[in-house]
Amino acid sequence: MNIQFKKGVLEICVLSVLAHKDCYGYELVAEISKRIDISEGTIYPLLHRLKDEGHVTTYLQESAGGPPRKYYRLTESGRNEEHEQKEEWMRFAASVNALLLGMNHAAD
Amino acid sequence: MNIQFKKGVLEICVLSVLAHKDCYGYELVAEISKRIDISEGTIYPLLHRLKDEGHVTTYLQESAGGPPRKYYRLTESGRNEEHEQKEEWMRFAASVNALLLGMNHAAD
DNA sequence: ATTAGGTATCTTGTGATGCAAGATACCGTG
DNA sequence: CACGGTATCTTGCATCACAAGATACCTAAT
Repeated sequence: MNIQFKKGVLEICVLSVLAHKDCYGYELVAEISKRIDISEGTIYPLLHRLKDEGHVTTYLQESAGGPPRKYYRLTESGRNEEHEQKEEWMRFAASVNALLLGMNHAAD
Repeated sequence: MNIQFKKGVLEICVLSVLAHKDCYGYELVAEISKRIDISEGTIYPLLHRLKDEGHVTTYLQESAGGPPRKYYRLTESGRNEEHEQKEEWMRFAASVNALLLGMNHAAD
C-alpha cells in the first residue's frame, strides 16, 4: 500500500481507536493493522508525540507473560483533537473524491 | 488544511484531472486548488517526475499574454496509473473510514 | 543455569514529498 | 523602460512512516 497515503492519517487512526478503549502500543499496532498496514517503529514515536502534546496520559499494567504494558488513555484535549481531526479527514476525503470523480466544476 | 494528508494524494489528483483534459502546470494548480490547497513548488517537480516515469508527455503552446504554456497529456501508461491509483485511494479511504467509525471488529 | 523464543518498548538513519521563497522569462501598458 | 501579471523551474527545509536493531521481561526446553 502506498506509504504516502498514510502520512498524517495514522495519528487520527490512533486517536480514534483510543476513543473506544485504552490500549498499549503493541495492541494498537495489531488493532490498526486489521485495516491498514503499520509498523511498531511508527507507533511509538507517534504515541510519545501525543503524550508530549497532552493528548494522552499513560499508566503501566503488568502482563501475564512479558514486560509490563504501557496503556494510553485519551485526555480531554485528546478527545477534542480526535473530533477535529476526524472532521478534517472527512472533509479532505470528500474533496479528493470530488476531484477524482470530476465534480470539480459545479456541484457542491 | 493538514499538509500531511496530501502526501501521495496530489499525484492521483493530477493524474485524474489530466484524464479529463490536457492542462499546463499553472492551470492544474488552479484546478486542484478549487478543492485542495496546493502550491506551484509542489506541482512542477511532480509533473517532471510523471514525465520521467513516462506517465505524461508534453507539448508547448503559445499564450496570449505571457510565456508559452507547457501542456501535459496522459500516456497510456499514465491512464493505467490513474486507474490503479484511484482504486488504491478508494480502498485506502474506505479502510480509514472503517477505522474511524469503529467498524474494525466484524463488518466488512 | 543457560539458551531460545515470544511479548513489548524504544531509538536511529533513510527516503518520500509538500511547501515557502525566490530566480527566470515573456508580454502588454503606462 | 519599469511594472505587474502570467508561467515555469529550483533550492533548502520540515514532516513523518519505515526497516532494522537494541533493550528487557518472562516461560520453557536443554
